[in-house]
Amino acid sequence: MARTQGSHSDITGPRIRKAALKLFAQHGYAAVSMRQIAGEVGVQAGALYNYTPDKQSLLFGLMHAHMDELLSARAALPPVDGPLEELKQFVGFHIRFHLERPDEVFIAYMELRNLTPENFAMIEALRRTYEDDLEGILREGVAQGVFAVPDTKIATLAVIAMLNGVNTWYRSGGRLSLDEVETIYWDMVRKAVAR
Amino acid sequence: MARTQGSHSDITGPRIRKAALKLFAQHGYAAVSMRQIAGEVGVQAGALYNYTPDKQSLLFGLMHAHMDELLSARAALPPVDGPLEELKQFVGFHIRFHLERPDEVFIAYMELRNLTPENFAMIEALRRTYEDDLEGILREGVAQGVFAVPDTKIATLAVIAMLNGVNTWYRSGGRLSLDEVETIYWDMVRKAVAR
DNA sequence: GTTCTATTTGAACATATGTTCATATAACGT
DNA sequence: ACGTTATATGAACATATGTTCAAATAGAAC
Repeated sequence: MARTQGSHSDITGPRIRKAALKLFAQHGYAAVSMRQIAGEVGVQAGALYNYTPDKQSLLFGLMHAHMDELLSARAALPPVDGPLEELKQFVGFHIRFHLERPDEVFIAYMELRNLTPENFAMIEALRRTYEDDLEGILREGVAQGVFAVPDTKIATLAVIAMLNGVNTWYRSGGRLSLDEVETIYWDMVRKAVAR
Repeated sequence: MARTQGSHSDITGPRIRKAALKLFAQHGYAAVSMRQIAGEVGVQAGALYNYTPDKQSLLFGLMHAHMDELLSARAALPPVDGPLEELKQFVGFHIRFHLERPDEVFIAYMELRNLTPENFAMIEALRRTYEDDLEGILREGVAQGVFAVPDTKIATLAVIAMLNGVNTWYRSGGRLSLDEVETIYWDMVRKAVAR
């Protein structure tokens, strides 16, 4: 056998990325073999190399796509008025965006060390852009006197770390609705940076 | 050659655990081979099996020892008066304990998925004990009316996530001293749970 | 100094790894 | 219908993996 019936790069390509995403998130990049990914797709390992030059690029592609989506989704938010409203919007956006993509988020935070140095630098720069965005809000709020944080850089990282924590426990259909989670976290974030 | 000069289990054992800890933290459990660990110690791979039945037990042993230390160090803290003081003590303890053991902490949070189900359950139970400790403080504070959080369980996880974030950026000798870090985080935590 | 035990070597085993490539078949354009 | 291109197979390659074990030497006990 060779080319199979119904085979098409528009179909196989996404399926490979999807399978890789799922398996990387589940077992970790290093613990997943190309043959496992191929098996999940229902294809031989060799076929993967029509879609990625190597395993590393497969990982990098997933992480890069995720960060791109994050930044463009954030950029597409409607403008709101004042640091307090901006922070509230950020909290809601962050929680929802990340809860919708648990596997991508997991990989983006856990597999950084498995990137080559060049690839790591690119992903890190994108993440930094996102963080700077939040820090800008906090700084503006401090300047206007509506926030009081001893150090905006640290507060930025603290808020993001706190929000990322949601992904470790939230399960849709659980005790709390998304709206409730958003409210609870907004309450804590708001108070943490309040004057 | 066979047994080497100066070889002693009291020396080799700790060196193996230390090497495994460092390498697991650096590259991840799955990405590190027994030969790499042996190489770091200056020994052949076969020698490792005098100290661990297998690779999995090596990982589990490191995580288990870490959690044990965490819980006993926490239990050894002097008693303080009232939820506010208890929370402050917890924040300071958590930050310092974790900053002193970056590799152990990293592994304990990143390699959970590489544990067998039984081992995972044991580590998870220990972590749960620690979390429950903090939740007890928050609940007591809410009962006494000194804290106001919508949900003590979530607040617990949020606080711990926030505090864990310190390990991702703090470098000793950097811009901030340990005391300053402690003060900054205590300020944010205190306000986040305040009424 | 001899016996006993602790510790390490080094080779071996079976299997798994990422990647390449000649070959074959399906889909597409004319 | 036919030639071209796209997509897959399946075998092969060199190397790496976790683990075992007989043999060898060092340290400890007497």
